[in-house]
Amino acid sequence: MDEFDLKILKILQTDAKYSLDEIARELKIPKSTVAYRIKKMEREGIIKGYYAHIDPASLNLDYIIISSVKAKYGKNYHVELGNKLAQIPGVWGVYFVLGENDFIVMARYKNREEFMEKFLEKVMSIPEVERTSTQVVVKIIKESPNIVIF
Amino acid sequence: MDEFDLKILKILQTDAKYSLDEIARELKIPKSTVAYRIKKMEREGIIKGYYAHIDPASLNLDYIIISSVKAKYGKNYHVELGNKLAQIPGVWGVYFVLGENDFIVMARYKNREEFMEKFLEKVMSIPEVERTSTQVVVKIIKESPNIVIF
DNA sequence: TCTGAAATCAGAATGGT
DNA sequence: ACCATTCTGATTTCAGA
Repeated sequence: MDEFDLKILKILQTDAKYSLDEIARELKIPKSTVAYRIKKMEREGIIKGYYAHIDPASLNLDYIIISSVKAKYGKNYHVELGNKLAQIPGVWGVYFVLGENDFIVMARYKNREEFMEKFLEKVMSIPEVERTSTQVVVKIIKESPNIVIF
Repeated sequence: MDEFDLKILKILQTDAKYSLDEIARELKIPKSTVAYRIKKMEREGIIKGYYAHIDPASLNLDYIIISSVKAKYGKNYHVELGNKLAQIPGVWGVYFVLGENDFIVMARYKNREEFMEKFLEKVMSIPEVERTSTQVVVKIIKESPNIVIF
């Protein structure tokens, strides 16, 4: 992975619709070389895919929450519980962390009712859960997990 | 926004490289109609863009943190502080939340040294910050903020 | 691995309903 | 708004270096 690969990634992470010609022009290398390198990074798993960014607000997903989950200890508790949390509809992020809590869970719902029904009640009924504490997001100031290279 | 729009979004959120022909075949509607609808949703801001998903691990971004930031109160403190946090290199998410804390900050670094230097020292030197508490992510069980429709 | 050229295919534009 | 057709241009393939 060299300077050119990094520049290609930097472009594609912000706009996947950039054409081979445009990238080639900017990097001043032939477009077939750009194509070759992109294919290589796709093969190697450096580029994991391409997706559309859909505005959650357009789908009325205005009830955004970040929840801390403390687990009861036991064998494989964190694998089990992690998977269960990841499968809850509305949940897009599950992180196993060191510190006061065990899991940080990110989720989006239409409203408080949907959150209660689809998230809270489900989480509280999972036997491995000791307790949870949820914070409601008032404003998303930044959310660009696709930006990996600065 | 009807059933077809939703199905199109559902496809594109997981794979933006799906072709018009493929989508048309699956939904059993003409490809020019699919094109028309996608363009419409792009114009309306429902589809905000297309991004490559780059594997952070391939770039050795293994030091992943979730930080809670408590702010000193003052006029516009949360706008100011939010923007400052969002501008720190390595930070990809900043959420203003209700609850014990004021901000939840998501960031990725290569290692502990980089985290200390680029993140912690910067955050601790921001005057609006009262205190911070950081959790280190041991494992990402799920991270797919692009998945909006389940 | 890199590159130019040719071939293929996908997306944009058009115009009629 | 929908859709068939045409046209343009982007991506893939391939062969030589």
